[in-house]
Amino acid sequence: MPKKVDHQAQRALIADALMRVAATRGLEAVSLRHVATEAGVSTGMVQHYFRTKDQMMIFALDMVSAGVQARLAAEAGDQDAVPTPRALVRGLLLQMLPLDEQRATEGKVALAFLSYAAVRPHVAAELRENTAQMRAFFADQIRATSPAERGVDPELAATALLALVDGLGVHVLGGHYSPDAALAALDQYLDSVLPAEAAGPRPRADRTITPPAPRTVGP
Amino acid sequence: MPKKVDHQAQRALIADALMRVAATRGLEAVSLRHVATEAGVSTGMVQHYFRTKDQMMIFALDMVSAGVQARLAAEAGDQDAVPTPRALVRGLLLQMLPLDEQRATEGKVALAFLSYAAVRPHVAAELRENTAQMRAFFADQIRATSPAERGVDPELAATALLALVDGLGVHVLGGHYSPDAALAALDQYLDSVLPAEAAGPRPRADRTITPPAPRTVGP
DNA sequence: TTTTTTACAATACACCTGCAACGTAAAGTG
DNA sequence: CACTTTACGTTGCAGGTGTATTGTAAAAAA
Repeated sequence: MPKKVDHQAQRALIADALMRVAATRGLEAVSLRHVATEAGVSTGMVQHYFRTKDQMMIFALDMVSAGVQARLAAEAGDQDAVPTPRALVRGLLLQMLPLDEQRATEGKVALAFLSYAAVRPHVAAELRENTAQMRAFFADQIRATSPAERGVDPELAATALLALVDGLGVHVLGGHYSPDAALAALDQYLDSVLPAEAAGPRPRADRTITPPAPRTVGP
Repeated sequence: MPKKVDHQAQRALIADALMRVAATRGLEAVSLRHVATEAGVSTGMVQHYFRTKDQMMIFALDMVSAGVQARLAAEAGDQDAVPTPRALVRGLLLQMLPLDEQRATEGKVALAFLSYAAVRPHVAAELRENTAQMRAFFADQIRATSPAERGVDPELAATALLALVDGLGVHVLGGHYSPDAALAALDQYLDSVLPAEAAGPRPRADRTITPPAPRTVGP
């Protein structure tokens, strides 16, 4: 077996270029040639690593969600001060908002893929498990603070929380309001579900998130 | 001036076809020929009414937002029982969720346009006024029920509300959960911002929404 | 009736698309 | 040293794309 190259790295290189194209010119501008040019390689090489355009798209999609999950895991593991669940949740949510240039790019790509998946069921299936896992985690954290005190269902609250963050992100990307406004709205909402400092810190086992390994496509 | 035809009607015919294509095969499948075929007309006719593809897209975008606004206005004017602001808000929000086939279609198109606008600033501007107006309206309604009792800022609450609905809609479209689950999450959230039946009905003047007239493109 | 203006239809064009086929250079294995 | 397998680069092709151009029928205006 000759010329040992890191397939995953090459694919990541291409997928990175794809994301750059998608973020700046939209998903519809993503073509083999544009991506190849952006990556500084030949279209033949792109074809070598992705038999079809759809495979390339799906790989890129996996990469962005893996990236987000990795950031979330880092954020969750970083806070050794073991703050309140609310602070933890807030920290995680902040990672999902387009508060800086990089995350805005990611957000645009994610948004593009969202509508891409809306008419491609098998692509949509890819995204589902991610959100499901995340929702379970957030539900746990919510359970930690407000132990069924009021009539709040943690599952529903987590669902709303994720939807809210996604919605805020979309609106910020659309320029409807500033990231600060989104943050303020989020904080006010958090006040109602995770009341200020109701409960103390929780055992560490409760707040680990394991990012899934990026999917391997080929050999 | 010969052959008097209703330009706006013809354009609507084409835009309808565009939305059907976009909803079933995605925005990237929207081409002059596909749209023309779907509408049962020639590509020449499409070109006659839209000098460029972008004009066609923007017109269609305007049509969906006008449609939504019309439905909202109908919903707002329909309830002559003058229920609580909460019921009114809930009724309006329901119109924005993809709870039936038609609204799911609209939602897919809207989602597609969202990512379309994310990389086209002048298109994004189109969408901004809509949400701004809507946010002001919802803020008013929120003010009506909870008159600054707790530390809830009506503006922020309205922002969150719209973001939440959009996020829920996106997730439902992505098949992440059922419309019922989205509705349950929404209701629980409403409990926290618009407490059950705090205030009575409000004067009618407070709840009128005037849908903007669909934009005229050409002569 | 003649003329002009509109509403379309048909076609042509240059460009882009995904993908397949072919070529070749290099690195590992025997 | 062969020899085979991999990793590309190049080219070509059939089809789709937006748009410009041209043609034509019909209806209003003169």
